[in-house]
Amino acid sequence: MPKLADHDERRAQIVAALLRIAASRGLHAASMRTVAAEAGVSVSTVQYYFHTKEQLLLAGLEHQAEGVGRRAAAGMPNDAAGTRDTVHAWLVQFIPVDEEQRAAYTVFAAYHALALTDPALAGLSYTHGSHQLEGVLRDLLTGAQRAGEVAPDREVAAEAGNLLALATGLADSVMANMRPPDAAISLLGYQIDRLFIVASPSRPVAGRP
Amino acid sequence: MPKLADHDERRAQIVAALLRIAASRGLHAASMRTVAAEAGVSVSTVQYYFHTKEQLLLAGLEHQAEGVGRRAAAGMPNDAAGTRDTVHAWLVQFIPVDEEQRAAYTVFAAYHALALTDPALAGLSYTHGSHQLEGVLRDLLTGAQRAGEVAPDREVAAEAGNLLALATGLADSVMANMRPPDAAISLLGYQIDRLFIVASPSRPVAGRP
DNA sequence: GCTTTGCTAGTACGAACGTATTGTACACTC
DNA sequence: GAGTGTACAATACGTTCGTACTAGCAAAGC
Repeated sequence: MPKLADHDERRAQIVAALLRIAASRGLHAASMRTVAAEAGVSVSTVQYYFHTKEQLLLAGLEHQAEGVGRRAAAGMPNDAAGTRDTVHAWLVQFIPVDEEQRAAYTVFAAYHALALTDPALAGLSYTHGSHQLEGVLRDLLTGAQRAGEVAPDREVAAEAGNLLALATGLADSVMANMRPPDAAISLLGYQIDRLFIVASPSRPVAGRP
Repeated sequence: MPKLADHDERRAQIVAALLRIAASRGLHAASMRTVAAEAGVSVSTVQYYFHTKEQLLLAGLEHQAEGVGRRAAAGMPNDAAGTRDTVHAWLVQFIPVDEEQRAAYTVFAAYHALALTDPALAGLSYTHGSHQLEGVLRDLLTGAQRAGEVAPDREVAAEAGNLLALATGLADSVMANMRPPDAAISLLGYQIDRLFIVASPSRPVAGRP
């Protein structure tokens, strides 16, 4: 009966337009009209696929969270490079170095701020993705500890949580123009070197590497 | 000639209303009308003291930044308690444990997100406060290293930057309902124990302390 | 071939937004 | 005591918001 329209594709197209606006002009600039214009459709079409604006925003957050989850699983580059470098490379993913990562951070920050006051967003468990991330890192560190790369008196659960929180905080500082991305990466490397026994005891940091 | 009105007081009153709304209902809910109603004045009064909404928002951010700066300077509780505990207590300030700190974090997060896309906010150097914070912490660690409480091969600049970023990231995780505040405080303590030589090598962490 | 149904566009409505304009009451100088 | 300028209030204007409503168009079932 229909005129054959791929619902998933249309929804993805509209959500992409929403996130594009949120990243460039801010989430507050993403109205039904601006999203429709960005997606190249009419306002009615947006209304048709997402009944209300709230549902559109929720779909945008879901899409963003899915991206994080995908990064968590597939973000393991090459285990052959040694655990220390694997951990470093994995955590560097969270430092916004290019425009794409900056855009992703911007969108997430907007949703994060909105969730603090909006009851509809607050109820959503976007914590799940972060716990998943921490689990991946913890498993990685557990393996490293068993292999003797991490001192046995280290508590891997605490180290994993702190490393992820450190990466988050460093990402914040980069986005706040507090330090350039490479400085954040150096600081991350410093901390990981402290954790891994095999690290050279002192390598230059804090300035340009 | 005037009817005697303390401009600074009136401005402070209105800014307080703005921040109260931003913390409870979100910065997007802070319109000229809602702020005026919250402050108990008319819209014209808000217009009178802050010509445009942009200037009102900027004043709100300034007030918030001043609070951080005040915290940085006066936040040194008791040096007699030992450097390790001083550092810990100072950093715990950034973990939102009570409603007041949660409110402050909420407002800051909203401004942070807004600054990422709004050119008027982005130009403002609210980085200055963070650099000040890092300087305070660095001085503290330098003293501790000279006193032999921190191993001489530690780079205090990197440690200070990482500790502050860690506290920020942990605060993020608490506000995202990823972990309770006391878990974040425990993680912070774990990291500081790793930095200070005098720390007992293993104390329980990650669960309730 | 007509009807039914999925999809898209156009438009209207009430509310809220930021801001400009106008008016008024009071404290001060002269 | 008249005049001046500050401090505030009331109101109006034009825009944009989310959403509801209506119509038209193409494909599928009979």
